[in-house]
Amino acid sequence: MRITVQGEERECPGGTTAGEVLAAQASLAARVNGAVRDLSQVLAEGDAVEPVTFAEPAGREVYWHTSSHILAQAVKRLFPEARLGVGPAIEEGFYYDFDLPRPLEPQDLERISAEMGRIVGEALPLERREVTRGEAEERMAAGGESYKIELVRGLPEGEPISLYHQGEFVDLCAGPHLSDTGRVGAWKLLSVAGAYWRGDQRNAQLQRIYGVSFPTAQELAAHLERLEEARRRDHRRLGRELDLFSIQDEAGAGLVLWHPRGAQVREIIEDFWRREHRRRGYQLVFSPHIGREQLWRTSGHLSWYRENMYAGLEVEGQHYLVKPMNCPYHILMYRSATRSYRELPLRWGELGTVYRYERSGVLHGLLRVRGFTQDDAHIFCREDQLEDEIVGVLDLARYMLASFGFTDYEIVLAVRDPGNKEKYVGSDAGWDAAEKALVRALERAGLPFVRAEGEAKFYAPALDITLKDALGRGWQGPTIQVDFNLPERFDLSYVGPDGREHRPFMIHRTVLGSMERFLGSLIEHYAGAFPLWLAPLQVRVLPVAERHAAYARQVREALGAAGLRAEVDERDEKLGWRIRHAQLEKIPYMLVVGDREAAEGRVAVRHREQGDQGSWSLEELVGRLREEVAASGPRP
RNA sequence: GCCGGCGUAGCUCAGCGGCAGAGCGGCUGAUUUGUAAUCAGCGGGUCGCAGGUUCAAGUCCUGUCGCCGGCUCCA
Repeated sequence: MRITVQGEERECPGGTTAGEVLAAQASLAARVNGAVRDLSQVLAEGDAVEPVTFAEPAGREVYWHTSSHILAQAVKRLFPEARLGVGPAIEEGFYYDFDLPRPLEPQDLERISAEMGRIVGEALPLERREVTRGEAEERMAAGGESYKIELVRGLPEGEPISLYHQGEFVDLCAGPHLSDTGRVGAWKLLSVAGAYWRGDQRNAQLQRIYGVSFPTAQELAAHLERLEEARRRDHRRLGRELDLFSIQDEAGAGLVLWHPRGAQVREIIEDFWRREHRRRGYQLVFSPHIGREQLWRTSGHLSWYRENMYAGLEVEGQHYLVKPMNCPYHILMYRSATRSYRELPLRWGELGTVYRYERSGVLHGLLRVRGFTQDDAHIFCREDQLEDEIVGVLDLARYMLASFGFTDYEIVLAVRDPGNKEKYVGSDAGWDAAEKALVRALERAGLPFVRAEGEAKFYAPALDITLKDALGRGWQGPTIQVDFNLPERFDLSYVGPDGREHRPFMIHRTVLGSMERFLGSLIEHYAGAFPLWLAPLQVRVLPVAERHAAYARQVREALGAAGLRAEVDERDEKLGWRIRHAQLEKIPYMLVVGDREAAEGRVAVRHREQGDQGSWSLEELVGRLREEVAASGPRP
């Protein structure tokens, strides 16, 4: 028969497998007519075959999936009474869920890992067997695999059901898989965590083992090094080391204390934010932290957001609640006067601090807190302005994020579930108009996006933008929602050219998300080494000996007068020691001043990354640093 | 909230039934320092908190608060 291997036609005998024609390649699996298959797949006349390697996501998925089976086999050998949950490949590795008679301890992972080594050594072939539903159920029942039985019963009719055998181990699995267990080179079991069966809190909690594997020990080591780098960049660690912020039991979980250094960075970002918003026709407002219960009843928060709200307090017989969002206040401001179509759009921004009850298990440094400041804004506009307003927000977001070195995004357009329209508020026409405006705005901005049906909140279609940082990790970035709920509930209107009342559209948007979360991601993105415009302390002046302190202070004054943030380290320690400390604090510039410098009115410049820059005059220093501040920051 | 792990000096951590420790940081003194750690000395702890077991509890048990890894959820 004739088949095509990597674009080349070839003649081969019937019964030839994909693995045989790809034998020369380091193939993990085969792509047969576009679908990833086992190497043992028997080819048919006219098939087109391509190798699948570890270099591509599909290859890693196969590799990690098989690794998870090896993990499961090892666990079954050590814990015969274990029942299997699911064990897929994930973005960076794999996991497998188990129902075990006792909690796993760290030493168990070592034992399991060692058993995996034996299984790999045995190079057990993985064999795919297609079975009937009854056979699959029977087989799983024989092993006492109650979770697997549930999975079999849930499989759609008509789909082939396959079991994969490797040695004494059998798993219900669609595949594909590596040809044998010996093909997994190096692996590491990383952690154990609880996970609900099928992700549902009401179900049993299983023990999930996470791991990762690679063809070679070197690749595994490199991966573990990347994980280590992520740990080094952890904003919680850097926040303490650089004295940026703290979160303390005594103040309360999830409540951030901004120390002077962290507050300085935040102030720079907020100043930039305000300037940029004013430049783009926003007006800035303020609203209070608490409000009467009636307000939250009108807004609907008491019915759909209550579990995230704090109980509140009693004032002169009135019940007040702490705000979890700023929008109701902005709406009251809108409603405080009769609005004409001529005033629209109104763009109102606020760095508004809100409080939300988050369950204790989800709190995480600055990324998930209970009190945070949103860079919030609400745009009230007419339908014919909707698209331009969204384009404006996208442009603002893109500009602001680029200023912080974020240029990679993933955009999700969350829209209604078309099969379940009744669970959303607002009119069909409104949703259609909003979705059309969002899509057209994205197209005009030239931004690719993914449409996610059923992901919209009940009151609004939305754009959710995820940022990629220096390590390629994703962070929640801007969100834009077209709200159909609040204008309705507060009966907002404007008077149109026809003299009649019309309902305005309301866009709810945030660019940075919250100051807390954004700063957290920024710290990790820059690994704590902020560019000059953001660095809380830009310069540290280091007098060589005590007699140079006066000159050092003079230098600091000159820098301060030029708008630069500088400090003198007058501690009675050797220069090398003070340089070391400045380096660890990631201060961009160190200025060494001794006899030579004091005599000539110059400074010896050391940069935190580039090292010794030689001797500069004071004017040169101020000029160059100001230039760098401007160049490293946003450009209007 | 749930599962597991962990709370010992400001920080990083050792000690795991028998007199609370180390390094770094801090303070004092000496030193007057030239590009990533000068030397010496001194402080510093209800061993997260509350109960319990024991002659004796950082150490074992229970509860609680907090942190970490996940699950679920979100800016």
